[in-house]
Amino acid sequence: MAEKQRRKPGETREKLMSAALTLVGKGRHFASLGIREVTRQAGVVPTSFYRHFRNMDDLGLQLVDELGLVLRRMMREARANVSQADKLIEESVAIFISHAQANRSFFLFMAQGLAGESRAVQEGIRSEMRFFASELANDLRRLRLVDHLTDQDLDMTCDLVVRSVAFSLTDLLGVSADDDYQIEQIRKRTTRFLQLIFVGAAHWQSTG
Amino acid sequence: MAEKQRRKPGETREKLMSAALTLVGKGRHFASLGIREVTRQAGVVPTSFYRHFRNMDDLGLQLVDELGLVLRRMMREARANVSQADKLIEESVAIFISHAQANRSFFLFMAQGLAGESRAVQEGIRSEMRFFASELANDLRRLRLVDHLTDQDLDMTCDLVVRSVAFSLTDLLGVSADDDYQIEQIRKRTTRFLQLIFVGAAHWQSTG
DNA sequence: TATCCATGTGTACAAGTGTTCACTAATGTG
DNA sequence: CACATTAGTGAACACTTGTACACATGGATA
Repeated sequence: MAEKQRRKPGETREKLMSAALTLVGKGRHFASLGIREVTRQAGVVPTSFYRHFRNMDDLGLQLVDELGLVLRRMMREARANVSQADKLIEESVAIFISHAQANRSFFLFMAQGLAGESRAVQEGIRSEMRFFASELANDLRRLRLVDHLTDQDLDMTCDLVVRSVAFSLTDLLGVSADDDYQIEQIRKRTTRFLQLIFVGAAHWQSTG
Repeated sequence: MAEKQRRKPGETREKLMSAALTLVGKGRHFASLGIREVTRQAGVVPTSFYRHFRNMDDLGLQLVDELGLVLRRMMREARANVSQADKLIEESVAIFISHAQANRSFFLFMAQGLAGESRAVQEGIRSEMRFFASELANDLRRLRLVDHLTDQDLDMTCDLVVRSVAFSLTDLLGVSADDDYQIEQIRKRTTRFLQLIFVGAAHWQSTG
């Protein structure tokens, strides 16, 4: 009989969450994961699951919270590293892509969750994206790059930016993690998308 | 014992496909559907499934093909109905939304498939989107609305347009089908997204 | 008319599922 | 130290799952 192993608090919880992410990273869809499957991957007995989560949706929700942390870290790095305004787009996209690579499973989970099974997870991810967009709007306002736009138009622009980047995410996650050529293509394309959007914003005239 | 019921050829096949769509329409994720579940919904014995599909992925692929038909019908209608060039965006968005409403489950399936479990389905949907974008580029070229853009820049623009619309899809499918207010908001927002993109395209200067 | 084949049905089975239960060991608290 | 709480374990349950097999039947074909 296996010895009971006491671990530091929360360790099994984390194991379960990262086990789910691992499976997602292996190409599985979160919606198709089962409790037993996740516990097996985590090297834990099925009953342990219920010590930490009520069901898979619950686990998903808690993953969304952690996703929020990942996104915030990314924003912080972007703010710290972007030097000149004219390279702002290029550098931000580069940072985004490197974070997406470093947290592949997390972003995979996010891309899946957008059209996922759990309404709550869906709403959570959407809410993270809204937050991201509003932070972006704040930054642009502060840098005084968009003085001619109304708040509403700026929000719309940032919303579109975030969506475009999120969509590029699915491109990125579709290619192998070491296919540098493809990744470079995606980086260039995403950059041009954003440039196009900002050219639009620069010439935008609010229709009230 | 139930009588064997001979139906016209392909009827069971269609029943199975629309059963899968029905389940998706009810909020399930395609990746989490099982063969037995689908056959049950279709009112057919599980073994019948194998007469028409090798597995669920196969069924998904065949759904993608039908999705192509739906999209083509939509394009045809858009081309027939868009009268003046200045209303082009508004009217196209409206047509898109009405089609998305009329084929809710289909578009739900498409949104799910983009980050789905089956690489083949994913690729299929992506390919439909590329086709859609290239048709859009052709139309804009023909209407001589974008003479200053290179082919490559036009392709990029159309790609971004299609992506933005696809993303709006997930907004649309997230709200109740009869929540007219929300739907109207989504329609307006999507329209403005596209207007912003086209303003950008109008002032775009190729960087080679 | 005789035959074949595509498509339907029922039965069966081993494997996997979510969840409950009673039990146990480590930890923090008094 | 005694004790309650937390977080681990294994066995058991009633179901569901994918898939294989043998068989039936209607329509097309020869």
